[in-house]
Amino acid sequence: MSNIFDIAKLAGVSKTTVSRVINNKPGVKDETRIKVLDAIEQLDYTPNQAARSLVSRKSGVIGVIYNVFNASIYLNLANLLEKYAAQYNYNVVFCSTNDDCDSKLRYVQYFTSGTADGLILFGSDCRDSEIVKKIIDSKYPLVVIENYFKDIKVNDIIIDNFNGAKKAVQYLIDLGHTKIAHITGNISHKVALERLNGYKEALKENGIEYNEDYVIFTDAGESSGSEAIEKLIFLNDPPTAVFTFNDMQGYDAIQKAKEIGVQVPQDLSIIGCDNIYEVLHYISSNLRLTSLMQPIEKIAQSAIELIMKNIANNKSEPQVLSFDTELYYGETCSCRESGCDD
Amino acid sequence: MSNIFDIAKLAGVSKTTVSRVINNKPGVKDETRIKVLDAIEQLDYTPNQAARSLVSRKSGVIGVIYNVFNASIYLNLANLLEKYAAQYNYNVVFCSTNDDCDSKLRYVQYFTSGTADGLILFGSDCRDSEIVKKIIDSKYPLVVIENYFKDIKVNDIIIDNFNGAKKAVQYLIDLGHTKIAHITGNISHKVALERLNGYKEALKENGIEYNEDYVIFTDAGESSGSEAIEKLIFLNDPPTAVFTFNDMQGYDAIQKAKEIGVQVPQDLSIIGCDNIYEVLHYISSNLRLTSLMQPIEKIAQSAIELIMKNIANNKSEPQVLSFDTELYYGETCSCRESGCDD
DNA sequence: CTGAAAGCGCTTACAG
DNA sequence: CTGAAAGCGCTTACAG
Repeated sequence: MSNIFDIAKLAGVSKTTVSRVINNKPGVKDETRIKVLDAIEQLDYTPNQAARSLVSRKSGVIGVIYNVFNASIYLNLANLLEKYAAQYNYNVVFCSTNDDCDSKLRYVQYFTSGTADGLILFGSDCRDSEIVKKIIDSKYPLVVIENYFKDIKVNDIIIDNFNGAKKAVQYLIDLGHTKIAHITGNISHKVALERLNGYKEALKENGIEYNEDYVIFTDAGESSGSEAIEKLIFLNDPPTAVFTFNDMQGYDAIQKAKEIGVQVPQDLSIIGCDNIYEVLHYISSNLRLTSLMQPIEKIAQSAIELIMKNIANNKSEPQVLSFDTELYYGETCSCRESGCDD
Repeated sequence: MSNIFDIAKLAGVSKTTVSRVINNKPGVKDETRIKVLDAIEQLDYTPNQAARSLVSRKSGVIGVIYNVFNASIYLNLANLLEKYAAQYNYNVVFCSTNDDCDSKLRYVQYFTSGTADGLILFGSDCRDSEIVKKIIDSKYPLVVIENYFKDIKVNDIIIDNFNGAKKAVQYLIDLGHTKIAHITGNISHKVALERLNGYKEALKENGIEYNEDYVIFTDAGESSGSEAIEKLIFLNDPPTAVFTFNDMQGYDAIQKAKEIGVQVPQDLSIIGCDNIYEVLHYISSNLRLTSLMQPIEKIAQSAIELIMKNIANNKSEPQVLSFDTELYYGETCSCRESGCDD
């Protein structure tokens, strides 16, 4: 590998001048610039990133830590983060901790010690609070997406699951439904609890009484959707609509309902969460689920904006950005009223 | 951020000694080591990675370039690469080029210029050949997984799709099927062509005549599976078994067949490719597809082994490793012979 | 418009 | 067992 000195020698100039050319700095005669560029081309020279970072104290990189890479809405987010960071001429590199705390610490140290100018954290859980506190104390630029600890002041991007759930249930109510069920996720997790609360709130605002038979608590596990829908369908007074914690449950519910002889959306309306369809494009359902969508584009854009702001000025106050979910209108909801035109 | 000098001062030793402690080198008195470790803890010191890389010419990092992150079998591979690299005390960082050639070049330069000790490339296509040639010329450690250019000598990990397809079709033949169809992928891609050729070879070896009605050429697009299965089912002499290019087509085919009134596996056996089920865990099918699986664990393990070997000795000859696929026995194949016990 | 010098934070011979 | 010195490959004032 050639270095800046080789280029300087070949071009007959000083290292300083080569550096100016590399960094597109003004104040170099065109003729000189061309000589340098020729030399760079000839030796196929790329500046050593470690040396640059060391002296300039900037890496041009944002590090992103995932607990694990899996097929979820946050996978697409990765591509979007790269896209938006590119607009700032920043590279984005990702890592997976394989759900291991020691690995997380390793990667945090790796990124914060000169390799990246800022860090975006995903899927942080309670075990991470020590690590996160340390990063914050060191004034290192940090953005957390959907964090799970409320006691730490940190740049945070959150999704308004409460109002999202409310909106979904309101939509069902507007369609004329009053017997609306909810299949929950693991309510020890914030997300699941907020969706449950949003569901309750929508009922309350519309004067519909909360019916505990209509709320099936699950851990959002593999067959939670089909098991829950079965319970609901065989109630004496079954619901006409169901809001599920996630799309998997929604799709499972459609299939199970069909097997039992209940047609979606004619007999039963279903709304899911996450609008996973386009992420997977492997779903073999002939009905596209109506679903609450995360505003992934906005999240990616604002995460990058926020981290760039903190890189520019690491004394800026922690900010919490909340984003609304939107309803994707699929084919799994139908109207209960006569006057309802769809 | 404190540096090695701060630690030296606080511990009352030289930078050299601090460096020895950081790097777990022998020849430091226990007492001294403890003083240094105390100082490190006290100042919450992490060695600057850029400086270390610069002088040691090692980063302890493997870079991995994806064209794009999406839900495929290669997503799990990412987690596995991290797992196996950790055994060598190496970090792995990933990036997405968003299918953009300029971005790919940017990340290649980023990784090769001191940030990573070796590079693993995915989903390389013909447009990349220039970039790949340059990396090879520079003797930089490189491993390509499933490369698409045959004219370049490079460390390459490939999957034996030809023999895999042969094995899948042989399995159907062993079950007593003779009227076996194939739904292809885009055969301008190597993978699809090899699977088609494997299909043909299995028929040939078993003396079954190739029937062109039984081969439906598709681009593996969204509804290619259901469209193809429809054509096959309505043939005058429809097949009793189908081998599809991928699992999406397989699952689509199951569903479409069911709609038409053809039961899988009783009336029709189906084998897919990639065994995507566990990657997605969102598939709402009550039948688990029998499918050809990529040996992802082995690929990850050998990719890391190969890159580590090249990092240790970058003059080693390029190696091509080919891995066999294995058949996952799902629930979508049935027997045609009377004497066949399943 | 150009260059000599200092220095970023480490590691690595070398000397003791 | 420990430390002083050189140097990795750059950038950044500073001087001209």
